[in-house]
Amino acid sequence: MPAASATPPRPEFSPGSRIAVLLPLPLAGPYDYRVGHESVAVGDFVRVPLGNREAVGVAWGPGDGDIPETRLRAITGRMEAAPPMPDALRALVDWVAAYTLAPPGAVLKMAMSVPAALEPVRGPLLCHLVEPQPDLRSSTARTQVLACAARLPPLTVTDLAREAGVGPGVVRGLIKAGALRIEESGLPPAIAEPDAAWPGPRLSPDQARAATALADSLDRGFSVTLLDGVTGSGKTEVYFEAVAATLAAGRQVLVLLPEIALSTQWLHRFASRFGCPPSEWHSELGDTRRRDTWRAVATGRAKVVVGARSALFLPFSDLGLIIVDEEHDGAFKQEDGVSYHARDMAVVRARLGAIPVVLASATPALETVANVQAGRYRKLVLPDRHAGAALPTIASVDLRRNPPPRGRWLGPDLVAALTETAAAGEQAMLYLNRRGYAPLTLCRVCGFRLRCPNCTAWLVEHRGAGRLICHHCGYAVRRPESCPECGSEEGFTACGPGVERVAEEAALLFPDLRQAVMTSDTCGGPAAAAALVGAMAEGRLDLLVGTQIVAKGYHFPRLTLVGVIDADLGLEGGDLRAAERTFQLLSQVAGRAGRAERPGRVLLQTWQPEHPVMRALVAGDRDGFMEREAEMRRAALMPPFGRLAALILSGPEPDPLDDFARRLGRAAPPAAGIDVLGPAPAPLALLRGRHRRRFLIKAERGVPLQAWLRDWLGRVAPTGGIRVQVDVDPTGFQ
DNA sequence: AGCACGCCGACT
DNA sequence: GTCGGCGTGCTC
Repeated sequence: MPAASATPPRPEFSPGSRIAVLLPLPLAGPYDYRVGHESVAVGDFVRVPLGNREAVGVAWGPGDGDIPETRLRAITGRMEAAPPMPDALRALVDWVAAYTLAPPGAVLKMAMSVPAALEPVRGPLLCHLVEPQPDLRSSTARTQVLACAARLPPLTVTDLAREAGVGPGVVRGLIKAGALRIEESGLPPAIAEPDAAWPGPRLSPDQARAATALADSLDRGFSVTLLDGVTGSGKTEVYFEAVAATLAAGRQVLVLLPEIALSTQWLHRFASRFGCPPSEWHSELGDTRRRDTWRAVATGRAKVVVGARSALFLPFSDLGLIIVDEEHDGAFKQEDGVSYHARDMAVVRARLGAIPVVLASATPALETVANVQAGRYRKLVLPDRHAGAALPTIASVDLRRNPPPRGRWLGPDLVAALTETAAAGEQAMLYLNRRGYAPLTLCRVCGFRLRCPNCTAWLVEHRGAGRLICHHCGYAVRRPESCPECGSEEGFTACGPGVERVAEEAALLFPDLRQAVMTSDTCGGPAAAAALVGAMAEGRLDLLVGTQIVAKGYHFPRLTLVGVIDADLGLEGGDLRAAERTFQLLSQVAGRAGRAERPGRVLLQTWQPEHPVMRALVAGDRDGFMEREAEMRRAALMPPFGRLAALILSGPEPDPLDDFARRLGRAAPPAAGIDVLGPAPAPLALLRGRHRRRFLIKAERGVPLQAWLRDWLGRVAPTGGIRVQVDVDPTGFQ
């Protein structure tokens, strides 16, 4: 491990000295403690007294001395079993805290998400055979168990009983009688090691060229490479070569995916390239897997981790490469708690660790494109689809000229295309980025709209679940019998389509097609998603109707038609990135079509075929579109050519909140290059029962935005349950 | 994040 | 007269 031995020794603090300890709590900064009887080094996980309880934190550096010596309390002890937090991770915690204005302890909490992993390894309790007991009462069951224990490696009580074909009571009896000894294994569970030399697929000349170019950057410290390849060009295989090279050098790899829980196809590709699956990291992991994986990452036994954005805060002992796949994806932005963009923080992590990072996408974010143009990032291009497949043809369907019948959503052109595809025995996909049956329900008599009591939002009908649901807070009710406003019992009308409604229409028009709906509602867990994806990939389905999760990198060889029900959907609202995001999402969906021999086609139903997004998609002019987007942002000094921060104020009552917002607005220190817009009602003026107001802060590049924000927010303290949330580089409309 | 302190309604 | 609701504030 050359990299590990090259790192400077961590500063040590001897007994009695003052040391700063960062606690995983939202405090303003580290707390000072006195080192106890045992020396402590920076990075050590330590137990400290806090109030009347004990907390675990990380030794962060020398104490700052703000608190008098008399108030200092002594560190209780070190967490002996846990390797110290690596320097690069500590630096990342500080960096993210400074950048996002989050309390450092709140960021540390993300890096200490598995407290149990710091405790000594408690391996499974295994039964060991003791030398024969002369006075042991024997029985057939006991003989069976002892024979198994002699023949097999030490097993748990349950396993040994099962192997011997007896009840666990027999095994326990033998333990009590002293014929078996129970002992903690003390060994962490084994982890399969990906094999860099495992025979991989043959790369196309383009892929091989990109892989070679990528390999050049691997040994040279920090670098950022954009791997820019059209959908289906085989970017994954290219960066797998970089993964292989990093593994061969004995270092760890982190792959960030936007939604790991749904990425079974990716895991299969990895396993067929490296002989075994990687370690996974995401929110649906169980406690045990979580703890084992965290430890395996910290001790360097886990070589490749594929994870969601939170994997960025794992304690890699020797990270050598980071890949951010689908780097444009909005799922990398965390909005709640510490708000950070995992793609950007991955670049920071790479710089702090002096390692390369690869950003892969068919539709790179404007930020990334701008960084390439500024010469900060390198770009490698895969211009063509893999294995001779052609890109799909994309056409827009003008809904003004050729609308669907009233109350229907599939226009005549799309119906005709579906008919042809079905006749050819090929698969089709219908895409609508809206869950449920209908986004709005109103009273037939008075037009009253059913809305969420806790949020500024309509209740969305989910006919399958028999409920009306708020997509923001989860509030759910049965469809009411009578109108809450006029009391009429005439019933309600569903307005507009959701995927369920589109699926209903498709089933009516094409009763013979085997169809399924894929949304986060229908595939709650990874298993359900994998089942649907498998059914589609193997041709057991003819038609898949879905929301944006169907757009995520899947490979369905028999899919030749993609129909977009409402291509304009994402363009509503005054969002800065609406056009860019719509272009990316629709490109991604379109990219599902025609990935094998048969050519694919895409129909975009739109009310505004002349919109730049539709034109660019139809013309296949991504770069032109991005250039025009960049022009507009540059002219408005918007990101990435200017900087933005959002301040969300929330509180239980609107009036005190407005009052506080005005006071805060007046307290904004004037500064050159900084504009404060607001306060205004936030896009969701009521969310989960809390009222929300928003400031937007627009700053020129090079202005010390964080320092200014810190100064401003330090001038007025919120009261009465009001909270202030800072979002530097906001991406959505929140 | 916990946990204590502190000030106003229904109980033995 | 107390037990207890959770609002505010502190923890080196």
